[in-house]
Amino acid sequence: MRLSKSFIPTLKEAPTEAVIPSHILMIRAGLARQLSAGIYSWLPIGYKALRKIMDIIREEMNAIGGQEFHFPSLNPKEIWEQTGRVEAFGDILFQIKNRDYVLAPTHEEIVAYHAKGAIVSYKDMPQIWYQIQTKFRNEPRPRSGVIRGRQFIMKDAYTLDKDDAGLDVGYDLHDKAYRSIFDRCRLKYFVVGASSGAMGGSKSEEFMVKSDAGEDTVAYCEKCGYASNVEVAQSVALPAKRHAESKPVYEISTPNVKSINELCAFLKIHEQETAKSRIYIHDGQPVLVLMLGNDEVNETKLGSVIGGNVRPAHPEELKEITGADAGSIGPIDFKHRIIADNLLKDANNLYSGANKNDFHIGGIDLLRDAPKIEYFDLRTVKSGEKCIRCGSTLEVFKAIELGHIFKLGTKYSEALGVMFLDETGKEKPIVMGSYGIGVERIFACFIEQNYDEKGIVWKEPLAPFNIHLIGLNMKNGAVSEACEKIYIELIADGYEVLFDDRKDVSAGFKFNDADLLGMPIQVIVGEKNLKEEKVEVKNRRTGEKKVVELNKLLELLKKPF
RNA sequence: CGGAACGUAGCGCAGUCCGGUAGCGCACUUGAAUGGGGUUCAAGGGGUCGCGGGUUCAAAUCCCGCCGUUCCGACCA
Repeated sequence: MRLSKSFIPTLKEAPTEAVIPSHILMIRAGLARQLSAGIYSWLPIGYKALRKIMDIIREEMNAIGGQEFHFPSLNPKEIWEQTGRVEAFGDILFQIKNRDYVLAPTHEEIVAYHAKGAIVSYKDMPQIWYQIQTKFRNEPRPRSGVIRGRQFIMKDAYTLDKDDAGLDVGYDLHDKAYRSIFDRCRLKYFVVGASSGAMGGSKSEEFMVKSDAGEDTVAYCEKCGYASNVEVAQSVALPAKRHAESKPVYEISTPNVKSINELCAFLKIHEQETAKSRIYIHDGQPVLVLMLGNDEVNETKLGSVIGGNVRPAHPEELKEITGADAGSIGPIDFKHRIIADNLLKDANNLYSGANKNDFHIGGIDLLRDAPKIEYFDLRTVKSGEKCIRCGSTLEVFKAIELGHIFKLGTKYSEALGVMFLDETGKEKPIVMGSYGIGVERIFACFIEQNYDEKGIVWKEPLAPFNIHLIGLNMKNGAVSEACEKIYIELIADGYEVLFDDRKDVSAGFKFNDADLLGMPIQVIVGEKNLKEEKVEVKNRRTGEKKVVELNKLLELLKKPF
């Protein structure tokens, strides 16, 4: 492709709205432009790379027997009401104003709709149906460029099986296909066990990429590969002690001491000797959650332990329930349910709030002073703690969810009455699985992992072009002639070539554009080298340059350096 | 939805406090020079100052309302 005739609007400065590197570079390199919050237009070069990602996905999905569909984005609202998901999605679901349609945020309902009456026998299964298509979600806060948009491209796949054993097979096929897809896209990723959340179903795994722009937090063990969403992650941490002798309970004046850090500094004690209290409202009743030192309550764990509706108490409620404000609350004389983290089990000689502002209590023995206390794993794993699997050190970081695979089960087939007859002639609901990949997230994550101060650094096979051919001074007849010849030869040799044939652009400008766009190899044709029948070849990633004779160019390009 | 900031040319910004002819850099157009890392000189084009209302002789600037964008949080399959 000739740059002089292409729409590749590169920018020296990026709009201030772009904050993360992938977003800034996508815009600076002329790959995409924002239309509105969370809505992006893909420009030719960006779309070219995006298509390469989609091609890889197609190949891997076809390889496991997937059949490509194209379902409508515009869906009758009625079908969504039948599965209760108009309510479940709430404001996230886009609704059409002048007809009872919704814009599909995913396609379980539509797959089930088409399966109904068409997949009628166990002999019709298994089926793997997939599509690569635009999805719509009315995100309250789009952010990080294409990482969280209101409109985005998703590969979604669905398995239809006669039983759980069949679902297991389909799930494993997708697990393998996903690994191949992300491997081929040259991403550094990892797989975490996750909770299936509002999708329903039994088992789910997320494919994640480490990134500060991520919206999930993950605990990861480099050594053994243990990876888990912090919502459910566990670790080995030092428990509070039980000393041989319990001191009596005593009150301490602690003016203006609120946080655990302040308490430790004031009393010259260690965090391990303190217990932090948080008040939650559980189905209308107060619950005191006691944590060791500065440990954070993991609200997902709390929710699954006690069930029902749980929310943190409001500041006004704290005073009413405990008689004190946050920072002075403790388990002694607390009138309601108390649950504590396992690390505090049976500890003594602890310091905690006195339920009286500006006072704390020392000498707390949980066995003696809070006999009804219940213990659970309630803490949020922190970086540096030990892996529960291998004892090595855990790292906690932000991550972007690239893909998610679910064993759905029969939730949708039952809601929509999608039944088949099994070997014995018995009617059963079809067993479904659902498998998603954020196509644009692959794109953004790749850039997050492959850039430098000059710009993007593409790797095959995602690079929009294999070679960026630069004619330095195209007004020079020898240079332009040589370039034209090389351009034709490279194309004939099967390369995709972006040819900077602009006549009116200085050398430095072309170099910077080439580095910004980031094709893996640059072939640079300038007067000096050309006088000796030579051109320069530059590796974008390493910056390494080689000057070769014209007739050795194709040979050199065959072995990457 | 809670907190904060911003909105002036395609992009980055100044001007707003203290009302009085709308500016700068990059990009763009024309011409010339240059031609291996955003080169130089000259001459140009481009703006309902987010929208609506109000105050005023006069509003980018002051007041009110709305919209949009971004960040932090909440939310999130």
